[in-house]
This record gives sequence, structure tokens and C-alpha cells, in this order.
Amino acid sequence: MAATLGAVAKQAGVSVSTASRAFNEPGRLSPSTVERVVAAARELGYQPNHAARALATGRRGSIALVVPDVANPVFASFVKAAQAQGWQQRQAVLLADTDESPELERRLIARLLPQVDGIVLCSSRLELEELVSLDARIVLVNREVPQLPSVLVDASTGMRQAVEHLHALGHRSLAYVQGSALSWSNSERLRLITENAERLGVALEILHPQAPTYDGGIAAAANIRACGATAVVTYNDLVALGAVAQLTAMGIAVPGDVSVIGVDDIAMASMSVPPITTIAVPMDRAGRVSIEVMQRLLGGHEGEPALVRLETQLKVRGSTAEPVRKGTPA
Amino acid sequence: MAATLGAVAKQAGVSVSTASRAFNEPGRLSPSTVERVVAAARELGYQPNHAARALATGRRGSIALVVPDVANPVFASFVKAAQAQGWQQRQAVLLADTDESPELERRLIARLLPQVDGIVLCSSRLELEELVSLDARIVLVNREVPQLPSVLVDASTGMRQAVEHLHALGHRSLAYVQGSALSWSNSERLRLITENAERLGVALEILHPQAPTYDGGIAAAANIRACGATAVVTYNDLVALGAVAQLTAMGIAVPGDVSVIGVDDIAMASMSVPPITTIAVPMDRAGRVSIEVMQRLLGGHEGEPALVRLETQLKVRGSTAEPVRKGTPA
DNA sequence: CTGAAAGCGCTAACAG
DNA sequence: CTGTTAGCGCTTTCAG
Repeated sequence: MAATLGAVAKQAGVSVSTASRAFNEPGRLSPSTVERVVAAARELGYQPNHAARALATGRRGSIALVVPDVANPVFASFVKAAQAQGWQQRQAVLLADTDESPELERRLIARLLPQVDGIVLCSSRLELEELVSLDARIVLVNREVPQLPSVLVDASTGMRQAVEHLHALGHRSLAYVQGSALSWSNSERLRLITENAERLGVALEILHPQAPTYDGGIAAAANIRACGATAVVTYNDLVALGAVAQLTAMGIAVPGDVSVIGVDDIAMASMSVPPITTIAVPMDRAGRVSIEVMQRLLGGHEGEPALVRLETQLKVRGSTAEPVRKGTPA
Repeated sequence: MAATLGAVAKQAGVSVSTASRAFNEPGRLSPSTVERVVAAARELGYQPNHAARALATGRRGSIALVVPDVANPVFASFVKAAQAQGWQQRQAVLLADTDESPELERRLIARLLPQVDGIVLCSSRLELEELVSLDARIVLVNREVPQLPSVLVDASTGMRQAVEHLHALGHRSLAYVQGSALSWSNSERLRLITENAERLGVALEILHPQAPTYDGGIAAAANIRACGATAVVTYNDLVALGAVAQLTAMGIAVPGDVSVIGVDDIAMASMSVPPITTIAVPMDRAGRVSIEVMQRLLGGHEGEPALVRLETQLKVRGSTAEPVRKGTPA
């Protein structure tokens, strides 16, 4: 059906290899030849057969994206950006969703690895040893493993700004609502908020890990009240949103009685009432950059595995608008 | 590096063709042979080379998903379900995001078509003729084209329930805030609400198309007030959310003064205050089903192009909780 | 039930 | 600058 390189070659009156070169190394051909081949190709509607090329070169021309949950807005914007960048670099992007399951993740990786050039593994739930034993062309996102190239979100700037912002508002007692205790992002955020709270002499209460969801936030509200903190930072915006809703339902005003800060800057954070102050995490950039890193990795640039850190930034909104009241909450 | 079929064959003491058959048509081999080959394969960690198989068979083992915007929660859940289903059917899933651009969509399709078995085109923005001229292995989602297999969301049940619900609450004047005028979904919803309003003798005001976003909803609020309707159905939840926020800001109570109903049942709809009553659209089922339809299409079952309609259902929540007041709004 | 052999469409030395 | 010639790893007639 589809025209092959052979057909194009015949039509242009050259050999297959010449036709091939017209596309792959036009520099090595006389301009007129290239032109003739290109014309023939267009005439026949020639489309290269990627499977054949892959078989001959060993390069698949595709990379896989493995994420815990595409339906999560954070990963969705990551995927969107990565896909766009991949397309721009003429790489097909395979998508795999692990549904937060380490076992599924493991199987997906095994099945994908032999049929793509590389895998971008986002927020992997796998053990460290398992990750390094993969040996292969893998770029990690939101996971720090010295042996592997990775792109990380560096929450330090955002977290510093968040604690300073709260401190400036007069808050002296702070709580952090954890996300999944296993996640690299959570430990980073925990570490950073601890450092900053100490530095500024703000009391810090660490609240139990919650599912990083709206319901997790609802569940956390009681603990927030119980601990008596006047300000709270949550693992992410979803938790913040749930906490704000439940706090409000319990008669605790946000930001009147307690200030709330989330992380991620998902769309919802700006649409709620009050809108949530948040540490913006550039997952779109992470998507783009991770594909670039992968490209460099495949390009065979040896040396150290790449390590890219992406900056975060505090976005102040209504959930922290007011200075702390003199009295303590509820 | 990776073990080839040849290696497996040698290890098992059989020919390549036999080894091949052990995986593809084990019925034609003696059980003991199959067993031997399988054992050898596992021993060598054999992984079939998809590129080679594709070259030999013409089947790529992969299908592409083309969506307008993965970051849109509606499409995200579609993609998630489609991916899961594809994986289950041992089909790799390529992802392409058109960013709502018809030109990009066109180019993506052209580039993808030759390298996948088929394309699932979700909410295509292309012209009818362009779509049919594609001739190829395409399954449409949210777009009705007689010549092409498609899976459609049938809003009729949900819309009937919505208008009846509003009518039962005492509403006699209704407004519909349109989404993109070009979209198939929008015209369907417009048609259905018109039919239902007429049937129940409810006055209906059609409001200008808005961008199907939160900001579109904000912009629509003024028109909603101006038209004097006591209840409004919006193209989707995002618009509903924006409208509710702005209406509230203008001093119009929801659902006190006006009731609002959205479409989609995105997560955000249940998290807002008040939570949005909505017509739930099963995009996850659409994702799963569209892959199944594609599979059947590729299986070569001729006959009519498949046409699947998915039911919708009203989910009543706080944005329509109260019966209509005697007086008219603002 | 199993093997031999001919490609699928393309690339990549190797020769001119 | 261009053509010849082998394959890449797998499937698939065609013969046993």
C-alpha cells in the first residue's frame, strides 16, 4: 500500500541507499539529487516505515512516560509538556499509568523497556535497588538516585518563602500535614519546612501522613485544630483544599483563624473560596526538561548522569491573606 | 544484548519457526515442544522485538490517542482509561495532544497514522470531509460521522433529568450557557435542552458561547443575571464553577437565587462550595470502549462501522438544593 | 508436528 | 557523490 523507499528511489532514478541518504544525510549528496528524491517522495506520498528503521538502526524513535496517575492534574500537566517536547524532537511518546501500584509499575517498565529508546519515570514508587538494577536508559523525575539522571523539583525556595510569609504575618506556630510517607517529595518538603521553622524560631507540629487527596485534607482538619497551630502547610493543594473546606465547616475561618498553604498550584487552587496560597511546582517544565535530558542521554553523552533542579515559587492568595489574630484558634 | 528468537530456538533445540510458533500458535505444536521453548525463553530473559514483528506482520501493536488537551480533567480520565485498556490488550498507547489546534491535529494524525495500527480521535476539531478522507483505521470519540466508527456520549438521559429536576424545583425560566459553538458536544446539549424545555413548558434562553473554562463561566455570570432566568445549565462544570463564583460575588445566592447545573462531573465539581449539580459523563468508559472498538475494527470485522452510545446521569448536589423562590433574582 | 527459506523496509559499511 | 550488498529479528508460506 504505502510507498516504500524503493519505490521512491526508482521514481527518482537512484538507488535505495541514495534515497535513504537524501533524508538522513542530505549533506553527502548533490543538491540536485536530494531535490529529485524529495520530489519523488512527495509525489508518491512516501512515509518512512518506523518499524523497519527501528529494526535496522536499533533506535525506536519513541520514549515511554510512566506516571502514577494521569488523572492527577499534576501529572497531567507533566505529561502534556513532555508529549509536546517529544513530538518536537520527533519522538513518539508512549504513555503508561501505574495507577500508583509498584507492581504494575514494575511490569510496565519490563514490557516497555525493550520497545522504546528510553523511559521517563515520574515519581517512581519502586525501591532504590530496583531502580538502579534497571541499568537502562531511564530518566527519573521527582526521585533522587545518584546513579541515575534525574530532574527534581527543588522546593527550597518556595518553602522558604512560605514559612517567611507566614512568619511575617505573625504566625509562630505551624503545622505540616504530610503526604505519603514513602514519597521523595514528601520527605523533601518535610525536611525543608523543618529547617525553615527552626531558623525563624517558629514552632512546628508534624501531622500524620494523609492520603494526598481532598479527603485526606478533610481528615486532617481535626488534627490541625487539635494541635493548635495558627498556620498550616499541606503536602499538596488537594489536601489544602480539603482541609480548608472542613476547617470552614467546623467553624474555623480561613484565613481568619488559621492560614493554609498548599503545594503544586493546580488550577483548582485558584478557583476555590478562598483561593489557596501555594508553592507553585513547574511540572510542565519538568516534563519538557525530562525529555531533553533523555535526548541527551540517548545521544550518548557519557559523563555524570544529568541532574536538573527546578525552582519553586510561592504564590500568595486568599488563604493566607490576613495577619494572625491575637487569640489562638478554637 | 537482548536475547533473540534464534537464541531461544537454539537453546531449546528447535528451529526459529518452531520457536515463533510456540508463542503465536502453540496449538499447532506438541505440548512438550512448547514447554521447552517457553522454558528456554524464560531462561534467557527473552523479550520479543516489536519492531521486527511489526516489520514482518504489518501490525504495529500500538494505537495512538489524539486528544485536544490532556491537562483537561475530562480528557485526562479518558486517556487514563484508554491506556489501561490498551495495556490489557497488549497494545502500546501513543499519546498526542493537539492543544486544541486543528492544524496541529492534522499534522499529528498524518505523522502518527503510518506508525500505529489505528488512531482514537477524541473530540476532533477537524472538518467532516477531512475526517472521512482519512479513510483509515480511526475511531471517533465525541464526534458523530456516519462513515466512521464512533463512541458517543449520549447526554439525553442526563439532560432530561436535569430539566425535570429543575422543573420539579419550581423553575420555569432556564438559561443554557454554550461552550464552543463548533463542538459536537455543545450542539447536542443545546438540542437536548431545547427539546426538554419545550416539552415541560419551561422558558429557555440561549446564552452566547463561552470558552469552556472557569473564566468563561465568570464572563457568563452577567448575562445570566441579565436574562433573568432562575436556573442555568452550563456547557460544562468548569463554566458552572466560574459562574457560581461570579454570581456569588455579585450577591446572587446559589442555589438560593439561581440554581446551576454543569456537565462532566469533574472532581472539582464536588469540592466547591456549594458543590455543583452535574450531568456525569463517563469519559473513563469512553476511553475503555473506544479501545475495544478499535480492536474490533483492526480485527477486520467488516460490516457497519460500530456506533456506541454512552449514557449520562444527573448527580444532584448543593448548587440546586433549594426550591425556587417566589420572587425573581436580582 | 516441525524445518528451510524468503522476505518485511530500511540502514550502513564497503566499494567504487 | 552514488551504488551494492548484507543484514536487523521475526513471521510465514511451502515442504516435508
